[in-house]
Amino acid sequence: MPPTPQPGELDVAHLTSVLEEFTRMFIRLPAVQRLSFTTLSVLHTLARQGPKRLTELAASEQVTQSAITQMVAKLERDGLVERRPDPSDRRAVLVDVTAAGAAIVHGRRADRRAHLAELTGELTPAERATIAAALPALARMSEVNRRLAGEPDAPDRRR
Amino acid sequence: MPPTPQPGELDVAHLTSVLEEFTRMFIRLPAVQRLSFTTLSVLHTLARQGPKRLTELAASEQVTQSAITQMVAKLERDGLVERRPDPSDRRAVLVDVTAAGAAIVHGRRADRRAHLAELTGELTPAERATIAAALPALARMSEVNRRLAGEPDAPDRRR
DNA sequence: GCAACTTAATTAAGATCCTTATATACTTCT
DNA sequence: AGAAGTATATAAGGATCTTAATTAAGTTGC
Repeated sequence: MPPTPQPGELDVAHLTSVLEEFTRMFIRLPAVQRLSFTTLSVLHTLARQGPKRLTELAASEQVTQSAITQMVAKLERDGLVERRPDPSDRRAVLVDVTAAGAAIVHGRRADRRAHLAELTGELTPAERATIAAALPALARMSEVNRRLAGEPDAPDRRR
Repeated sequence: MPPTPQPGELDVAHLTSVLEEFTRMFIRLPAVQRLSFTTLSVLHTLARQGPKRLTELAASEQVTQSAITQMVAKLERDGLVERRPDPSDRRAVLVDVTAAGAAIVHGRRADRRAHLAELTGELTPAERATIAAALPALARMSEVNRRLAGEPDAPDRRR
């Protein structure tokens, strides 16, 4: 039984519910390209975190290594990622997005930004200010999450 | 080129980036059951919004009606949803979650809530207060989103 | 230095999930 | 009533994922 929050305290259950809705909103938008959900997620991960090994990608996307191998082969054929040998370990392969792959990620983000701008446009200036005030704390939360998940600290290497 | 926000104004690009990270966080957690991503999403939609027709589900999940028919057949075999004829239209079928299906959705939400509680636990009380203050505005945003998407207004019929 | 073990990626075969195309039953319109 | 439209189901094929087995490179222990 989750504790009932005190007035003025943060209601985590409500926060969960609201963030779930944003999750659905963000997942629905991507029906852009002829790319599967996992494929888009891989491009996104690479654009955010830079080159990765296949095993790292498999872990972060929660699919098998075999699936990543096949997916990366297809993405390479499509010119969206490139593979190069890892100089520190000749068994390994480093995968990175190409300019074309990054363009897809940026386009998707622009769509999401435009959609959120439309939504925030319906708010009052005071409501927007409360979100602006909460943004650093929300960013800190995902920073903590990355640390707990053992992910690299660079949230956004682009630009 | 997105406008550079004034100090004190809401930085929509930053909000987008932070919400994208929460999206990834929420999607990663679900590796719980032997259920596909779309299947979990259907259960979630039904638990939130109540019984729906197959065509409505197809639209909201952005897959073909054929895919929904097949998926619901499987979910029914597994005892996670039930189908009944729509009294107002004998062509149509209404699908709803069973208690077992709802239990899966609630379990996933509990996992997310616990994870968020862990993250907010690392914040200062002042940081948590800024998020609590922003929560009504964030909820309003997803309410506006539902309106724009033509979805029913009941965000949460459970409990 | 080399055998045994571990790790990284690939390949092959099969299962699952999703698509297009078509069929069937019911509803609505005229 | 008949024509057109709507809701679901079925069939066949394609894309994507899984497990299992293979190759190659790195690591460990003697």
